[in-house]
Amino acid sequence: MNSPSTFPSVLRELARTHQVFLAYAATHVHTLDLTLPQFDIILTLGNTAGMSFKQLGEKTIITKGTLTGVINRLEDKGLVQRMASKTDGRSQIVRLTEAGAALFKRAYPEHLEFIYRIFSDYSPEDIATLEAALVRLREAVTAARGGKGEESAAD
Amino acid sequence: MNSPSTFPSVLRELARTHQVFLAYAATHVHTLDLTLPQFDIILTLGNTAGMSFKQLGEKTIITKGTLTGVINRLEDKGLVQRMASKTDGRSQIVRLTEAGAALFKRAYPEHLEFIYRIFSDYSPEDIATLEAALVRLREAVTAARGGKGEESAAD
DNA sequence: ACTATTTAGTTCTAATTAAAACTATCAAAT
DNA sequence: ATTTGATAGTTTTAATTAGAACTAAATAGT
Repeated sequence: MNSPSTFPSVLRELARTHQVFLAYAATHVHTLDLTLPQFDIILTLGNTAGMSFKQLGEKTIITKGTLTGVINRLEDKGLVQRMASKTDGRSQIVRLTEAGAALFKRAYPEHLEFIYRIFSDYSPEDIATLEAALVRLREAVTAARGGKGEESAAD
Repeated sequence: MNSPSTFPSVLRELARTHQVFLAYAATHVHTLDLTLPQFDIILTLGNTAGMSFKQLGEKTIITKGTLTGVINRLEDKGLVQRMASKTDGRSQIVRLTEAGAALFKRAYPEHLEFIYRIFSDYSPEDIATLEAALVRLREAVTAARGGKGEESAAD
C-alpha cells in the first residue's frame, strides 16, 4: 500500500533512460564540436537533396522557432545553407554544404558504431519489442490527450 | 534497403515518446501556472520534511546549476523555502511552504488522475514489462558508456 | 594545526526549448 | 480581383539545460 502507483515510476524511468541516452550520444557528438540538435540536423540532411524547415522540424522533433536558431548556427559554421524554394515563395530549403556533406560522410559511420554498442546484447526481436512498447506508450499518451475532457466533441 | 538500421529508429522513438508525454503532462501543469520542472520539485517535496539540493537533484534528474534557478523561481512564488542544514554548513534544505504544501495536496490527486488516463488500457504486467524494457535500455546505455574506448583501464 | 582534496551550491555562458506575436506568401471563395 | 484564412519562417521572451569556473565548508592525511 506504500508504493501504490507504478505508472509515475515508469514515466520517471522514461525520462531517465532518455536522458542517459542523450548524455551518451553527446560524448560522441561533442568531439565533432556540435551540439546534439545540430548533429541531428546533419544526420537528417545526410544523403538528401535538402528539405524544407517544415520537413526538417517534423523529422527531428524540433519546433520551428528553435529550428531557426539551430540552422543559423550551422550556417555560421558553414555546414548547411538555405535556399529559396522554387515552388513555394515562403519555404526555405536547407541542405548540407560540401563541408557539411564531408562531415556527414565521416561522422555517420562513427555515430552508427557508437550507437550500435548500446544494442550489443539485443537480438533483432528485442529491439522490435522495445520499439513496439514505446510506440504503444506514445499512442496511449496521444489517446489520453485526445479524450481530454471534451467527450461531447461529436461533430 | 532504405531503412537499414533499426536501432536509430528505436532511439528516435524514445525521444518522440518522451516528448509526447512531456507535452501531455504540461497541459495539466500549466493550469497551475508552473513549468514541468517546477511541478516536479513540488511533487518530489510533497509529504516530505524537505531535502538538500543534492538529493533533490538526484530524484528529479535536474543538474545543480539548473536547480538553483528553478528553486529561485519557486521561492519567488512562495511555494518553497531554503533553510540552512544544521549538520552541514554547505548544505541547503529545501522544503515546501504552507502554500506549497497546500498546492501539492490539491494538485497531486489531479496529476495522478491525469497520468492514470494514459495507462487505462495497461494491465499491471504491461506496465511492469514496459518499465523493465526501459531499465534494460538504460543499463545497456550505461554499459556502452562504461566500455567506451578505454579497454586497458584495468587499474 | 595545516595543507590538500572533495563536496554543496552559486554564478556565468551559450544553446535549446515552447509559446506567442509577427511577416510574407499561398490558397480558397467568392 | 479581393477578401479571408491558412501556412512557412522569423523574432522575441522566459525558462530550462549542461558545463565550467567559482566560493565556502567539510574531510583526509600528515
